[in-house]
Amino acid sequence: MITHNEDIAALFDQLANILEIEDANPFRIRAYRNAARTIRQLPQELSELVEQGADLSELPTIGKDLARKIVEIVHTGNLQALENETRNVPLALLQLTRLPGLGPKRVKRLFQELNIKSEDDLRKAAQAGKIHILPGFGEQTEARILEAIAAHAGEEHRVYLDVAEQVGRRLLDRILGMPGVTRATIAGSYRRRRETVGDLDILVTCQAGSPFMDRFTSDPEVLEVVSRGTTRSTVILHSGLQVDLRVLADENYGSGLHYFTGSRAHNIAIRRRAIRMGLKINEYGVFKGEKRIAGETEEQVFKAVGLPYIEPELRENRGEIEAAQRKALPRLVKQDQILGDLHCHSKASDGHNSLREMALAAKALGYRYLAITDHSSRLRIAHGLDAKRLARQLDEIDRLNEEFQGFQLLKSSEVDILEDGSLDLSDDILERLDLTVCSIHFKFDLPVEQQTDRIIRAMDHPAFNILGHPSGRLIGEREPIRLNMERLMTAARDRGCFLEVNGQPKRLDLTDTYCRMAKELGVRLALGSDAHSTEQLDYMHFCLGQARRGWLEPRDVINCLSLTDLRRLLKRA
DNA sequence: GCCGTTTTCGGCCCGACTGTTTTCAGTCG
Repeated sequence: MITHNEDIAALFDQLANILEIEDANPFRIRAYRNAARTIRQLPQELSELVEQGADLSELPTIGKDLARKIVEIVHTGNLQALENETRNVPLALLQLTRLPGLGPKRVKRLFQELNIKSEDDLRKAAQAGKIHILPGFGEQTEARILEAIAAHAGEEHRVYLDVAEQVGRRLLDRILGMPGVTRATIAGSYRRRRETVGDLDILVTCQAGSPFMDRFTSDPEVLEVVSRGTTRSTVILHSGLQVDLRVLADENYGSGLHYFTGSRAHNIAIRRRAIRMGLKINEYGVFKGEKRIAGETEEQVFKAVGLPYIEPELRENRGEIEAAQRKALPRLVKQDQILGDLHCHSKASDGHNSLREMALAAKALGYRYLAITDHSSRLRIAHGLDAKRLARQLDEIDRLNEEFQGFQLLKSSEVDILEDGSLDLSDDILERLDLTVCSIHFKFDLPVEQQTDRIIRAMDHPAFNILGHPSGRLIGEREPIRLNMERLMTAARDRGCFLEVNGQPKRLDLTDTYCRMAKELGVRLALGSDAHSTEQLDYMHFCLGQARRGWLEPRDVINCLSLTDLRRLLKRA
């Protein structure tokens, strides 16, 4: 059996959670959590590193002990230390700490005093009125527990970026319209462009003494107020999205934004750096003793700890602070450097707009080119085009291109990669195309090396340019296909092929960590909205976010090239 | 349990809100 990084990280998280219930040294607990986070962000599999005999303690947050434990997990599939702990604390208890208001201390008390081990036990005890008589609990806590269980409040609930953006922008508009408000920004993982959003963190600055919090918590968009203070509130919107709102004075905007943007790991690292320099950082500013030396802007905060500005997408404590220190931060690719979109559909296959409508919309966005990549015929469900229909589309593109000034439609196709690695179009029609996006839409479950071989065989075809949505995952719906990504990327680089970063909010494929791996391996990437309508051309900014999280610069992205340079690159020598 | 521009030992980010309490522990972000 193969042990994946996620399995190892999950075991460390479980151990951390159990140790927390057992009231162990909080810093030891943090060490396990830090390690789990490191492991989840690794692009390569630890099982491979173990096989190669690599020294795992060279990884950040992994010391001698954790390196040994990782080897143990890879070899046995188990972690003895975790098994030892579960003799005292049943694993099921961990589920209970997910309920709001129930942390390790209270869960432990419930277990010891009432032998409560599951959500079911907890519900029965609460209904029987046994909870509120325990020390540290009360009537309200008991009622809240029942509510939380009924509302399935402990379940993970993350939303796609497009949904978060829609809900967030609408709410932001309302907040900006409230009296006394000077500024409002969505911070948190949304600002860092993480691939999904668990809640919206909104920072508001307003004039002193304004009754903003009353206005906000009584807004019709708000379904429920979870907590409410003078500077901080948590609410649930009708859409089900949780909003954490923080109010500060205008002069605290920079330090507040930095604090509220996170990530937590980045903030901790920055604050530790500040301590070493004899400073203290909180949301109100950077302090030297009693004296406040920065806080109005984020630039000031970074400068106070001797660093240049770090873009939000980089703030994950994945080396950005060290890079900033060395003045080696990437100059991240920006929207206005994207000269065209390399993946979209028209109504010839499963899109909603005509070629002309797609072209005009792309031109209006300032693009120089747009590749029309309707499906090939293997994908029947999407009305894929056979050679005959595609040939007619290519003729139409020729006619349309004569109308445009400074803009071109590129002749293309999203070609299915068949099970044996051949392409779903004949060579004579492939030769007429400017480029191809080649994708897998079936046989997702092949073994890892077989799936990798399939794609590399496809890349051997001289018409292969871009591997579309490489992992095929659908966030929350379908797992990624199993690939040897390092071998695949190396093969792509050696053949002059590219990998896509797909902008559909459910795909975001490649992920940020694989973008970064591609950059390190020297493979260039193609950003594609995969738009199925003119409006969805805007999805470009979603894949741009992942690209930026993956440290990509304009030179790493082929659609930053002029049309002439791009055409040259697409002709594989 | 990790880590080192003070350190191989002694630190480890920081503050707000709630509920149950009479001064704070627990939880959360």
